[in-house]
Amino acid sequence: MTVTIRDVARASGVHVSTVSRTFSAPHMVNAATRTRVLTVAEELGYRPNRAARALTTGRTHNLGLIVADIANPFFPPLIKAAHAAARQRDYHLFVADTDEEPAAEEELVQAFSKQVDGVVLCSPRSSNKALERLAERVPFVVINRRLRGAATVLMDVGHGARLAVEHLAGLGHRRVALVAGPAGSWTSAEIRAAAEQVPDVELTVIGPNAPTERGGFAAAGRVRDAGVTGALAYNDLVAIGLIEGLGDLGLTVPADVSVVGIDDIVSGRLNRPKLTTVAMPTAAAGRLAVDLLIQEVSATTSLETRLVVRDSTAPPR
Amino acid sequence: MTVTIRDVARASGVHVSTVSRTFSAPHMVNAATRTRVLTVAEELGYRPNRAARALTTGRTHNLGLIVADIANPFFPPLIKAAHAAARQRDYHLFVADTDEEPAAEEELVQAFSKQVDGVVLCSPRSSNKALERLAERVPFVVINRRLRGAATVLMDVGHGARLAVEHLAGLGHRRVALVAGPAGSWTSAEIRAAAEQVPDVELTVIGPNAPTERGGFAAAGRVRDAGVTGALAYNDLVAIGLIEGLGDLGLTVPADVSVVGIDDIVSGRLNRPKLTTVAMPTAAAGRLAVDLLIQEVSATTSLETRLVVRDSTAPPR
DNA sequence: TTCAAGACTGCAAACAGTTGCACTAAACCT
DNA sequence: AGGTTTAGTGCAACTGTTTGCAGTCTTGAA
Repeated sequence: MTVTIRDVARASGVHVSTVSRTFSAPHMVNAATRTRVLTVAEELGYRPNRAARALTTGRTHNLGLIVADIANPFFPPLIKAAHAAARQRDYHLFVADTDEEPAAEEELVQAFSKQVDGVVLCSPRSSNKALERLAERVPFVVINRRLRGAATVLMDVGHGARLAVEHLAGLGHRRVALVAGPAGSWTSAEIRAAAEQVPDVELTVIGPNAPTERGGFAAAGRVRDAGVTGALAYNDLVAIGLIEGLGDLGLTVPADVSVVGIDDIVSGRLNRPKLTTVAMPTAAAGRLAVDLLIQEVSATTSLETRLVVRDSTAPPR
Repeated sequence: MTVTIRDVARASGVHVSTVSRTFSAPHMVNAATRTRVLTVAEELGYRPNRAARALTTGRTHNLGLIVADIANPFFPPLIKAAHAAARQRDYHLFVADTDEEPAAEEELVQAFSKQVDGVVLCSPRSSNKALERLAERVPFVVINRRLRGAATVLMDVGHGARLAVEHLAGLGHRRVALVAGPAGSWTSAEIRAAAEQVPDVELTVIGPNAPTERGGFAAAGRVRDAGVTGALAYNDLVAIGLIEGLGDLGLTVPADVSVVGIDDIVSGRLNRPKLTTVAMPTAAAGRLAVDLLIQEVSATTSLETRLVVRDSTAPPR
């Protein structure tokens, strides 16, 4: 039914090992033999069985990609870029979603472990200790988390957050709210640490919040009560929700309060007012992560972020 | 190094076949033996090797999911739902992106074929003939394409489109533009066929267009020139781009022209004006597709769509 | 002419599981 | 008590490929 290496061998009058070699080590086989085998294989419609190959070589040519929430618009560009990079080197990509559940990260890595050559873990929520334990099971690259012993791709969100707060300060804002992300998020901690270092700005931290529109919407009341004129949100979704929530409370953006987001997702650009935000190099991160994984290099990389000023920020009145 | 079934067998004093059975057919082994094997396996950290299992059984417990563009906001909810459904039955999901290239569909299916138990193909762009050829290689379910010989999940976008045009007609619009999608899209054809059947409305088809914001933006001029008061776009992205393009031409929505989208993506809800649109059951489709695949049932299903009226439509003036 | 070195190719043992068949011992039936 | 079923386990062949080793045949050099 399914045509194997043996069928090809028989049909082309050579031993299976020769057929095997024409596919996995072509230079070891005579040119004439090789083309004969190749044409026979083509005729028969032979495709190497990756599972069988994986069994002997131990390499599956598969990669795993684990994200918190596929439907969060931050991730799809990253997934897309990772997929493209993997495809280019003839790797396939498992994609998995933890639904923001820390425990699911461990479970998924376990489940993947025998089936992939490595996994990239995006914005993990598990503890460093848990991650280090996992790193023993399977090669690993982490995006947006600093972790010793594993390759790391960081987006320099701290720098972006600082730019954002400086931007607000430059406009004349002195009291700024930081609408934080979920607990356990390295990114959220990083943002906070950077934001706190901006001089002449009094920062009020509000959170943790769900990293969603809803989370931002729910935080609107506390932002108003904090008596601030500007806000930096954990991400664009939160910022958009916040703007809507503030609107419901009778405050308009940017007239009454300036809001800046982080991520630069499409919806932010489409939002009214258009969102001032920190652009994150998600595609670059995805691409880089799989490259690191495939080449088995263990490095720590930090990617640049930048501030995109649009219409949701203005001087306080 | 990696612990195998044989290690477990040795350590628990039984034959490998017994170990194998405690995992794949627990009822065939004595309760006492089973728990002993299980605890030993646990201690040793044994995990069944799926590749090896796949080799003998022919079932990989993997599924493939192929979409046109991961970054198109229409797909992530579908991917997420498909992933959840797969996970629930202990399947893993390969996700792949064709970048809107019909040829990539065939290539990816080929590449997946030995490694998955089936693939779900979303909104394919290939010809029916090409798809039927592929269906011989690997079990298949197609979303948003009618195809004999393969399980099919359709979203009844025709019905939705008709509702949309009827909604416009009900508001008093007599001349409506249909801003079509890409060539080869079943959905686009379906929308057109349904829209044309609404009485008392003169339809002008504009397209094909890229299924993106940019595509809608570029079509704005032709929509204006068509002298219509309403427009139905291939999807929300196109609708949003169209609204922006019309704005640049000095036309406001919905005052000068009413626009309705299709898909009900998040960005549409966040857009100003909030988009009137046809809600598509993407999550349900994703879930259903993998269920059909796993249960190997070959059925044709049609999922309901509905119209969501928001702020981008109004009576003509 | 002889020998060594290459270039190809075949052989067979892995890889980590599954599964039909055979066997033993206990339980059941009459 | 004798025969039959049944539960549980072992044996060994098999899945599709890779790969170290060994063998054959050329080729080139001395």
